[in-house]
Amino acid sequence: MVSFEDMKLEEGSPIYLQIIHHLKMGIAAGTVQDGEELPSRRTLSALLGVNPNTIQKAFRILEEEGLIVSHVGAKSFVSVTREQVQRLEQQLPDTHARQFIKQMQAMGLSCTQVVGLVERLWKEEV
Amino acid sequence: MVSFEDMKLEEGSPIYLQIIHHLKMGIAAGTVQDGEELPSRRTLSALLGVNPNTIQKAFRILEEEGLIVSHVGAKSFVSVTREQVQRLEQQLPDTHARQFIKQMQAMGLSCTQVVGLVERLWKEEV
Amino acid sequence: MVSFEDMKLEEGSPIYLQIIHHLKMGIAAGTVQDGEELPSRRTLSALLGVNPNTIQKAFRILEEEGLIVSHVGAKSFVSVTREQVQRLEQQLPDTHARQFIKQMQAMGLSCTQVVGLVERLWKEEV
Amino acid sequence: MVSFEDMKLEEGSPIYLQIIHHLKMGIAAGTVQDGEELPSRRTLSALLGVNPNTIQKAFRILEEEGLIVSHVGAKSFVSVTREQVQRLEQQLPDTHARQFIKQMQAMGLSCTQVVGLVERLWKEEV
DNA sequence: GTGGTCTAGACCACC
DNA sequence: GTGGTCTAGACCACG
Repeated sequence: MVSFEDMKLEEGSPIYLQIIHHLKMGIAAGTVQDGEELPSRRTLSALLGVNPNTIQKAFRILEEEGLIVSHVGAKSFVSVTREQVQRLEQQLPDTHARQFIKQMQAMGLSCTQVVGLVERLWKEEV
Repeated sequence: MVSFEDMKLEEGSPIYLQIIHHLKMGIAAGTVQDGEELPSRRTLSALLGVNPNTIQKAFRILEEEGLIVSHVGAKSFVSVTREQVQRLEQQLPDTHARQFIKQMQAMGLSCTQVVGLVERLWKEEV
Repeated sequence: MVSFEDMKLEEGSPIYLQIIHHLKMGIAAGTVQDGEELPSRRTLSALLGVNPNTIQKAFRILEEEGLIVSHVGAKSFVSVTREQVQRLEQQLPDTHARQFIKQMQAMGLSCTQVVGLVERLWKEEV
Repeated sequence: MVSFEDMKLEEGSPIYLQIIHHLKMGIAAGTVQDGEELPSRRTLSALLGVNPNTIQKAFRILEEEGLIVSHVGAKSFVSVTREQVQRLEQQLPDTHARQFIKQMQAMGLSCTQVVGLVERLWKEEV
């Protein structure tokens, strides 16, 4: 069963995106495996304290992206091929890194400065 | 006069936030100095091709944050203390870096992996 | 539900400020409680006969001041701590009174004269 | 010569209105007499550090209200009849008091409460 | 349904 | 000329 218990809702980005993101992260990190069962919409809605429609929206998008399968009246499951996993493993960090690099460059920082910054802050963020 | 000519509007985030971000970046990068004059609402709206009210919104928020000053009937100016500049210089990259590190950690990457990733992608993002 | 039905729009000061003032007064007077629901932007705009954006502006400022909370897709609510209520209860009359006293002193009136004036005019302003 | 040296510009109300108000207050308080000379626009503009046009606007309105006289190339003088003085002495406090009372009533305060408040704060505002 | 953003354009007060 | 307010209405993201 995919766990959402360690997920903390943050404000600033849409809840349904956070849910999607959380699952993708889990897949990329290998903590979520193909075929694993997802909590029901109702259960998850109660756990996170959000509107069931929000869960529904996240699940719908995940299904459209082909990362989960769900049928009416039945449970939902993670359904990813090896290629999808690999793509997430690579694409996800890549996308974030590119965006991050852009921001750093806009503020006039050099590559070495940024690397130093990352290494310095890495320990604090455990 | 603060320049907005090299600013390209992107879609995905509100225009007024992009304008705010652009100025903060400039201050953090040192290309925008305290006391510098800002283009008028009308001028900037024409330059960027957006509605004057959108500029107005960005400027209002910047004034509420104490980074610019504006009075009716008079021009607007950048108004930042040394502390504000230092805070932006440090806080802006810091905040982004921390957020970035969190994401990388959530995907199970190590510090060295991330540093390698950043160094590899840095050259592509010129 | 916070009531705005007894609110009469006056001219001379911006509408959005009047709305803000009205709510603060209500909180200070105790007729508006923490957690109370606010009318929606559309509802209130129809009730007062002003543009929804004007309501929006008032609500945005109130949220920035931490007196109400609002999330997209959800209703807005009053959200004040005891300290905020106490501050409003005391600060609001205090600020107005100090300003009033300054004016009276600038015109050379004595305290007893002013008290007499207030007592005389109080009955007329029902 | 009418003194404007003890006048402190406040933000929140238009400068030209503050200038007008300052003179009216002086007349009502008796510190400004009929026939007294006014500082030149240029002098006053330098003293207060505001745009000469702003002074000009204040003086024009005061002249339209018949409280001062000024001719091109000549000095300006206060010019008030006894009736005008009496009207100011009475009307000015009255108007302010009425407005003040309205605000206090909107916050649910009683007459005695307000009188107490005024008496308490009066000493602090020296 | 909700609130948030944006456009188009008017009017005002102010300097 | 400047910035500030307001209207009218569209569109979007969110729950």
